[in-house]
Amino acid sequence: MSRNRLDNLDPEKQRILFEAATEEFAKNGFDGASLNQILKQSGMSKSSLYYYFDDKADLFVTLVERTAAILFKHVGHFDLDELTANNFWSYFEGRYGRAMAFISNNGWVIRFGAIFYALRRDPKRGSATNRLFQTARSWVEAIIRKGQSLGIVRNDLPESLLVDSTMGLLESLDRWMVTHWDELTAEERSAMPTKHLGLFRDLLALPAKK
Amino acid sequence: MSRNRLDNLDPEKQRILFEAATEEFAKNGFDGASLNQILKQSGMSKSSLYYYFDDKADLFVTLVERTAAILFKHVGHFDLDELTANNFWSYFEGRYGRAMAFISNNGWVIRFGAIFYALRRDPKRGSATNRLFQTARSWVEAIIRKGQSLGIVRNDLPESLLVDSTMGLLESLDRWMVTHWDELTAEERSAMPTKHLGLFRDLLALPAKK
DNA sequence: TAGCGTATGGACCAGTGGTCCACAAACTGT
DNA sequence: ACAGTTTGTGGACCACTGGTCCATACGCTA
Repeated sequence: MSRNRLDNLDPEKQRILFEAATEEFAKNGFDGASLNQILKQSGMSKSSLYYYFDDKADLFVTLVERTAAILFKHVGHFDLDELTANNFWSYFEGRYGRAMAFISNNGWVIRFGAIFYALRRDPKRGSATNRLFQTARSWVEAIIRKGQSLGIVRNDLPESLLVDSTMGLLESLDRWMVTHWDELTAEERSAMPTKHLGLFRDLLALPAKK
Repeated sequence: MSRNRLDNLDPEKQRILFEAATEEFAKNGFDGASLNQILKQSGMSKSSLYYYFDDKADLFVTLVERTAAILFKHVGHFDLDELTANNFWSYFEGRYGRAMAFISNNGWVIRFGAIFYALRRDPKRGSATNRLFQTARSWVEAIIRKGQSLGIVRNDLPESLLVDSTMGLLESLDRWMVTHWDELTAEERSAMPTKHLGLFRDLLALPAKK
């Protein structure tokens, strides 16, 4: 519903609204963000906003989707068919490096990720995040399956646990990176994709025989 | 301030208040929980509550502290001096198993953990969580340092990254466990401490030479 | 009995997300 | 050119939120 309506909204007005909303959400988190403040800042009226969006959560998720689209454009799309046993880890290392470069210049991206996860855990409003979360998760799942079929990802744990742990580690690393970015030297920064991928490898690779 | 006051509050009234608060926070998360609802449920008046607590966050953190104390009683305290290169992993496996048993019977414990982390990330009210978080984090830190000095925990990454990743993994595993508990067979359950500890080991142990 | 800290009820506050309705502007078919 | 419908907007209004304030009551010591 709101999709078609939003497409008809003057792009300039969209820009102004999204800019104000991004700032407010990034600064105050989901619950902390004030719709009234966003409205005041963007000059839009409340009835208009509720004409284009179902509710506050819908506005935020739409924002996240746009952000994700931008990120993907910078990083490049995944193609599972390109993966082989030889390039598996290095393939992601390349993507990881590019994502890292983008994120480091746009700290609010991670902030959005954190808010998104927090919102997701909210029993009442988490449903708004399902659409996007399922796409993200199904990618990780597909990648892990592909890795397993190539014989380089472990197979001894429930798949859902493996996927969840992977996403948990990903979130921690992202957050750590943004928090400590300023303290890092140029060498440390360029070494990070390799090091971080190493951690995923430790977690996902076939367990060593004991 | 509120500490001394709270100690003087009739234990029965405390119990009633904490029970109502626990239920409300567990059901609705931090922002979703309604103080007014807690007050109505517990029969306490607002001015009383604000006499014993600084604010909503203070109430919640106090609740978490009590929960943590109970959990620790069931799990047993850590003693770093007991750790050796030989018992390092199995020591935690034992603790982990006991914590798991307790948590599985008290799902809201994990829920509280999640809320706690979410609250912590809130730029405005995160400060309330500092006291407790610092104690928890310093334990993980001390354990990792001990492991490093025993020569069985990796030393090739920034310590803060190692600690953060460990806590991220811990959170994921906990949440996964609570979510999937019902689907698990008895054997799977009893195998979990070993398997989960294996994941920590993969993450923290010395990286294999390449 | 006076004075004091502890404790509580309840009115009150600005701000919240969300609803509702009247109305305007733009498009439609006749 | 007119009537009718759809798309869009301003603003009053709602129940509820976390938090403040003050009058008052109880138990204590002097």
